Amino acid sequence: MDKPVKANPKTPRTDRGRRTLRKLLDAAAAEFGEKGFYEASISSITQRAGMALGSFYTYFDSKEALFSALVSDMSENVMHAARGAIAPDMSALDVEQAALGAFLRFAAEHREIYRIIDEAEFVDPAAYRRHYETTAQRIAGRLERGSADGDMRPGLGELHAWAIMGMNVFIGLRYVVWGDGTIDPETIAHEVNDLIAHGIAARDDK
Amino acid sequence: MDKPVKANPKTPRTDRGRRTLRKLLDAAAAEFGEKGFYEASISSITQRAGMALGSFYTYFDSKEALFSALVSDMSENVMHAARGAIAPDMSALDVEQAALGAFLRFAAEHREIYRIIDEAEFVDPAAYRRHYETTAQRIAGRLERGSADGDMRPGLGELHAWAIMGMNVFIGLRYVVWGDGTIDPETIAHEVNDLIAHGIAARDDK
Amino acid sequence: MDKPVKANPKTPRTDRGRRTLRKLLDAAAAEFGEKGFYEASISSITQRAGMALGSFYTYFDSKEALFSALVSDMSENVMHAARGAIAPDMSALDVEQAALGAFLRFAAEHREIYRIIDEAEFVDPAAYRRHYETTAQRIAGRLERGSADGDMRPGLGELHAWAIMGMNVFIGLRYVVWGDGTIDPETIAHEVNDLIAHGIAARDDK
Amino acid sequence: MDKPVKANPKTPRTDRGRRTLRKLLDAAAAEFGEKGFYEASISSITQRAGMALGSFYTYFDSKEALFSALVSDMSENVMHAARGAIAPDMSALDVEQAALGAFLRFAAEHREIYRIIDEAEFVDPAAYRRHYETTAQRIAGRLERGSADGDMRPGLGELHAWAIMGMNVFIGLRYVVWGDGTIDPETIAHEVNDLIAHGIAARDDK
DNA sequence: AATGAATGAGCCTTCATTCAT
DNA sequence: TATGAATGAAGGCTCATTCAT
Repeated sequence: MDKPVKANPKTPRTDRGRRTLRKLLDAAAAEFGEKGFYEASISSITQRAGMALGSFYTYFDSKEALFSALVSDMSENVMHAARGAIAPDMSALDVEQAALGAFLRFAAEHREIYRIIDEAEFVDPAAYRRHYETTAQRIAGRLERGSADGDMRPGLGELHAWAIMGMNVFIGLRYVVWGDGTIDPETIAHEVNDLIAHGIAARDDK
Repeated sequence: MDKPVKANPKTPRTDRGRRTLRKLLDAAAAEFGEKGFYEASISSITQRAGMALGSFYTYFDSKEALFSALVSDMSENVMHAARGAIAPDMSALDVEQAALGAFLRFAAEHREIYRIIDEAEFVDPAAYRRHYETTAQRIAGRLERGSADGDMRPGLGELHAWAIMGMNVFIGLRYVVWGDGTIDPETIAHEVNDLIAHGIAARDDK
Repeated sequence: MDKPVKANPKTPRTDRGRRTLRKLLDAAAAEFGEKGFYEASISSITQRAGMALGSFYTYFDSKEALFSALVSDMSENVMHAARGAIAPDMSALDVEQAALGAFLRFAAEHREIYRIIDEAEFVDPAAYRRHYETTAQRIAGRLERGSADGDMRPGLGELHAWAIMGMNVFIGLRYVVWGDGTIDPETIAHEVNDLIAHGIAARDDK
Repeated sequence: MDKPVKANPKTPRTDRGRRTLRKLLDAAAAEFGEKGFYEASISSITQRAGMALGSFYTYFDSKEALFSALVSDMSENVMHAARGAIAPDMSALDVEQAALGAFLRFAAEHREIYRIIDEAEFVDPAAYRRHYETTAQRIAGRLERGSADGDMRPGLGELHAWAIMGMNVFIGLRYVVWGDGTIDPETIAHEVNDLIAHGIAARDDK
């Protein structure tokens, strides 16, 4: 949550303005994370941010606009985190494991992300869809490369990407957001990766 | 959506009352499915149901109560559908495939289910959690049985259950709720099952 | 202000409702008359009417809707008053005098009418225009009949109607709304009628 | 709109300041004319004028102050236009016709005048009243002179002045502001003057 | 003089819930 | 049971005005 926000109709021109905007976004992330979009109030957000109610509208046109900005922000940040965990020399399967690990670590740091992205389904459906479709495309791209490289079996594509994304999301929900924090992301990622790699059928090849 | 609803503080005594209650629940499912909990209004729901606003409180104590009743209803219905698809003589892997197929078919019939369960995260978090934990337990139980029977590899448990549940949910989202309806549930279930069974690693055993 | 109001999107079904609606309209006429549309507040109107704020929206969709209803109401009422003053056996000129007298008396009773109709120019321009165009048409009709009957000179029409309407309106503003009430409507109407009838040129026919 | 504005609490000292003030007034005339006082916003006015919001308060103490300045400005300008059309050797009736013609031409050039003066009734009632009372006094003075000169019949005064003013205003509304511009001011003024001069009664002296 | 940011009172509107019949 | 009306708290948003630079 420390990269600049873009694509906002009301870009602050002064430094002071940019600082205020950041305070607003941080406060909003906390508020939406705790209360959800509908139970959150602009007034409470500006209070958290330590500014007057009206100041909000210097930076956003509406509660929805703020929320959308936040969703884009978070969406980009997770993807960025995942990509940052990938090294060029990893095997395709290791890449998946690293990406999952990075995602879980990100979620542990930013627990609001689940509620915020989930609520986008209702508040900004297009952004919701975009988030998952983009993520799936990234995964699909990696799978196709894995197939091509021979690290993964042939024929992988979108469907497998969605399946893996679903696994990752639910694993994060269960073990990070709802978990007690005792299981560390790497261990989980490792276990899940084994499932992804070999499945659960009995292995008669032993 | 045609089984009786229970666990209601205000159980209608007459037949007419029961019919009214049903109309209310159907109207609510539609309304919540379309608009989400917060954008939905009691007034609109009663209008859909063809009754007066005030009548609502003869059947439910609050908007939340109605929503919770609906979530329980749906939660039970999906699980019931999944269970109904399982035959005693199926192999453990076939059971998973059948369960997924049943789930996808159910979702195709009741597209509201995604939005309603998803929104429970905000409106009735306990029910949300209960829904997924119960579902996961069911799957985990089957996996353990599969391990024991030798159909599946040993050591399967909760983590794998959550992973599989996540896959199923996201596959349903992508190919049923957002899909154009051209891919049929069985085909999808079959493909996904292959992933679950054998994973995506290159198979050198061939 | 004691005839039923029609053409309202939310027609009350009970007697109690109809009484409430009337109280609302009376309160609104007073409030708008005193403060004007923009300085008036729904909250103040409902207070005057002795009801809760929210009750307003049982009867009107918006502040604008209430205002428009009021404008239509008043517009009809003045025209009705004017028409009521006309007897079939009057000469065309006497008709004009009677109509003006009736208008002035109406304005004396309902001083809000000026501010309400005037403000319609900004709040509901279509209603504003409709009011004056309808009124002008009525007058024009009478003038044409007067021309035909030989009581008035030939060639009278819309332009003369607008001129006469303007006179009437401004005379009412000056001597009724701003007046101290010492000059009675009939006297004024008589004097104005003389102007209408014979103009102000020096009369060499004497 | 090109004479200096006076009676302003904050008279600019520099030339640049005077130019800014003029831009502000022109922008305000346009904005108030289009949207009316209450729907207009300082921010929109300063935008039109190409300056920053805060700069407004260098020139006016409040939105009301600006509006009042504008009303005075326009009020003076119309009267000035009317007076400018009068030649010393005209007959009293010709004077009225010339004045009306000038007024109509002015209104055609400055259509905002109607909305601005009309809205003064709500925003600055004193200015509204002053405008019409002053105008009426001017007319009354001319009528009295006309009576004295023998061009007009005796006994003319305030009442006739208001009546004539009302005619002029409504004729301008109908044929200039709402008109399609096809009828030229002079023709209208001529027709109206005939009404003023001889009235509408049947003329048996013919 | 000029500017962009900040302020906060105020108001319309919604709607879950309660009431009276 | 059913219904139409009534309630009032709550919240989003506007915008004139003030501040700091």
